[in-house]
Amino acid sequence: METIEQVLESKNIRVTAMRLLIYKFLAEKQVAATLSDIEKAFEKADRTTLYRTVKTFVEKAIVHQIDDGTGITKYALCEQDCSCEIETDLHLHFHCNNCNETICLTDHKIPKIKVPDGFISEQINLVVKGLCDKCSA
Amino acid sequence: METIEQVLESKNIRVTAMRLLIYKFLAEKQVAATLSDIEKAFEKADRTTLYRTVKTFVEKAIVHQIDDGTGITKYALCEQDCSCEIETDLHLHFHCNNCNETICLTDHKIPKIKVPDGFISEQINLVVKGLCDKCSA
DNA sequence: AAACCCATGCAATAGAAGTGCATTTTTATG
DNA sequence: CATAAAAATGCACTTCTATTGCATGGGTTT
Repeated sequence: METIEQVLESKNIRVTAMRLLIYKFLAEKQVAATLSDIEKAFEKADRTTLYRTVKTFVEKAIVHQIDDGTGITKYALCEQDCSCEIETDLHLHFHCNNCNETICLTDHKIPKIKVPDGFISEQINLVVKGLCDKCSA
Repeated sequence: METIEQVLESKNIRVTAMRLLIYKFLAEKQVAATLSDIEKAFEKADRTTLYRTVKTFVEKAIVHQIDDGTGITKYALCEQDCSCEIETDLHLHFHCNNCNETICLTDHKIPKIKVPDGFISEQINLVVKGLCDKCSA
């Protein structure tokens, strides 16, 4: 089991108190978080710091950025074996129209999509919207 | 061949000069347009009017709203036989990472996506990103 | 200890999206 | 045709997300 410090160091991210806290917050959350979620969780910290911390995490590929169609970017920790920095990685997310939460469906892979001649596919963003297990009951 | 007036009337949208112009603009454009694209094309008109016109078009299902992951909502005319108001309709769009344009791939359908037990799928948003035919050359 | 790098904090801004209200235009009705 | 009602347009303002410039401060290196 890797410690958070080791995860950060392995990606050349300096370990700071703030970064450990934000990492833990994302790790404990089962759903993708918005910046404003993170702000609410760390009211003492400055918004810019949170913004830049998350940005660093995204750039260093320990967090991936999710666009679920709400217009608000969400963030979630990458899986251990996540390859979201690789072009061919396939993201699949579920967005609940009721509770407005977004969940990574990591074990549901996306089928190969055909594109017309001359088009080159680099990434695929797939968001399924509907009711999550908690809201469909 | 249906006139624009007939299209609008068939959806219970009042025909106004502004609406005809915006419809024509979208019809001539081969790629999806942002509100700001439309603003640039109609600088004499007020932003609110453009905003509300597009909103009306979306509500009446003659335009569909595209979320291509740039964070900016784009709009494109529905096809004649477009069923985007129906829950099960499958949208597929291509976003070019180079020219930043978004294209509807209307004849490329989306395969059925499985979701875990308890989840109910209502809509699917699929955006393929990469290089379009013009930029890949 | 000094110099430096980088994280953090503060302030300000840009840009998209949305709302309330007044005014004008269009449609409906007598 | 006149007039009332309804809808469209225009203006001003607000909210929210995202982003940047600059100053400060803590930790690391030499």
